[in-house]
Amino acid sequence: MIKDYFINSIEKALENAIKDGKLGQMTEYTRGTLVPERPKNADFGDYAVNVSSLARYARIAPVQIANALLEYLDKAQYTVVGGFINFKADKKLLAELIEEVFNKNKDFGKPENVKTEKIILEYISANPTGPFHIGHGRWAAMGSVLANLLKFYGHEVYQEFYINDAGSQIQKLGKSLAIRIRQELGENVDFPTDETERKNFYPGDYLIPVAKDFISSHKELLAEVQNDVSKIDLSVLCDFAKEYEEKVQRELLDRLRVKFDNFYSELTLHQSGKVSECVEKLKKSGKIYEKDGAQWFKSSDYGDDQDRVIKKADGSNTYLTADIAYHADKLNRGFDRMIDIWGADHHGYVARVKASLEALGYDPNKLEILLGQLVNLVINGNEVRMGKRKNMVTLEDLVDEVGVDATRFWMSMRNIDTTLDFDIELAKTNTDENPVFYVQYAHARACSILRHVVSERTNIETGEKSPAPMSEDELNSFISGFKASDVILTVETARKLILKLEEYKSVIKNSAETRQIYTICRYVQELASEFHSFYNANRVISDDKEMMKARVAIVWAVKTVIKNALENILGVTAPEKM
RNA sequence: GCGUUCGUAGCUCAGUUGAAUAGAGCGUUGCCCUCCGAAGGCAAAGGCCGCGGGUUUGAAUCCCGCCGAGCGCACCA
Repeated sequence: MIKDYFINSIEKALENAIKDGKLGQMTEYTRGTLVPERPKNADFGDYAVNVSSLARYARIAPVQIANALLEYLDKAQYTVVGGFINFKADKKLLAELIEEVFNKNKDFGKPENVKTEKIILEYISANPTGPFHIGHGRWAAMGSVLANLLKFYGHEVYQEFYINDAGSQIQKLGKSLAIRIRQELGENVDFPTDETERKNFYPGDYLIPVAKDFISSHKELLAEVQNDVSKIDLSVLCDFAKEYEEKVQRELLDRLRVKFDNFYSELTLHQSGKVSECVEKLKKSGKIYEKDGAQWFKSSDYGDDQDRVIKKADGSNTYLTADIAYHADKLNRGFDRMIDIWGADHHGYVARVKASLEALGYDPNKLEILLGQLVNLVINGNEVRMGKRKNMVTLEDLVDEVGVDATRFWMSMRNIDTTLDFDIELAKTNTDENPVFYVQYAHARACSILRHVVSERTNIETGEKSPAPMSEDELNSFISGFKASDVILTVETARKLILKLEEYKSVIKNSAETRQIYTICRYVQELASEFHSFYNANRVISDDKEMMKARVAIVWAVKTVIKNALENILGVTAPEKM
């Protein structure tokens, strides 16, 4: 609103100046070329625009352009320094922003007039062969925050988890469970010690409770085979372990407030015939050839660096084949756009999946893959590499230690392109360093002030009681019927705070369009910081009722925006007391 | 070797399509509670923006080369 007012004024001035021939050789201007920015130094003003980029068209110096434009602007609000035109909003504009926050409330910051799409967002998509590790936590947090953000933006978002429940790893799981069951039954067996053989098993402890559960729920079957586990059909063990692990995973997702619309089983994809259909379709496209007994997809024709096997010599499909069918199926379900969150260790797959979509006649640009760098665990100052099955620290352990709020916030607060160092000791012992507490504290503080406004006062020295500065009814009707003209804003710190509130709108828009959710985390920290400054500089409750009302309005607006960002976007609680 | 993501303050990281004195948090040092939550605020110190070229009126940002780190490079998933 303030920003819009500013840029509109500038652009109008620009058009009039061109018409009057005051801008040298410049004959036209396309709206949107000049981008308003927040000056680094607040002394310059609230917003600024740099006109240097027009110099090449006007063929006159940036300073002259700026001064020419100033003739068309309100000199009380605009100043020129070098090639910059600086703007300082008047109090009316600031108060109007507060009014906007109250009017829109939960919808404050929702972009208007934007193109929206029907999006399928796929993330985590782990094997159901064990508990989530810390790395999965990053995709869980990022995915669910991104889903919240895109929905708020206006998109229709469908969240899906692709279960890799087909293929050899499920066999490995079943065989590993067999060993654990035999151990529980008293047999002296163990996993192979040879490293290459050991890779065919999941030797983690987590299958022990699964084995116990299996024994107590399959007494009859075990009696039938006289406790000879080798006589039990492997598929029984595979299914049992798989279902158990899926359940464990989903319970943790619930706890993390990660809500999928659907869990899509790879196995059903095979069973439905969609995978073989896809292979046939690719064959018809003429991009399949045979070599060494296997079927190859000529993905190099579409920019991949080499061709890929689509059907192995033994007749089975590769993982890629199913993934191609899965992505084709997503588009067949009518989505405009597919967004996948993948770990950077899968980046080699981007080209081949896009190639396959193109070969099948789909638009590969509908697939947007967000590659996330991995998570390093830092224990006692030492980095522990998160190899696939070694040094596994489970996500559940982490959540137990630091809580859901901190997990979600920490996993979301870094650019997806940077490796996330998760210092577990620091997260455990020193909660002060958690930015999430800083933000939550600001919210609790705002709530506390608002409680005091409607509470009876007691003089500490005399013990004398005085009525609440405002009654609850008075406060509620003040907020719900708020008019910008009701308040007089006088304080400079309030200016910065209100401008920060306005920034929420552009942060939401940019964050959603670039899929960079960490900017929301940064923003909410900055807003909290501005609020803490404001709090220290200004007493809200005072005998000057007009001033108090103005400040109460600001506190209420800040509380609203922090709560919206935390609860509706980041999925982090906004406590009223801590 | 090829591909890819990085390299900015002691540490962890921001830095929009190039533009005003390169920013924040943590840590360090010094201040600020008779009064709405000090889990806070204010201030200071701390930088060849990995290195070297190039483009530009102007480069942390764009281009090239080099150095260093992570992740890939299966008829595994």
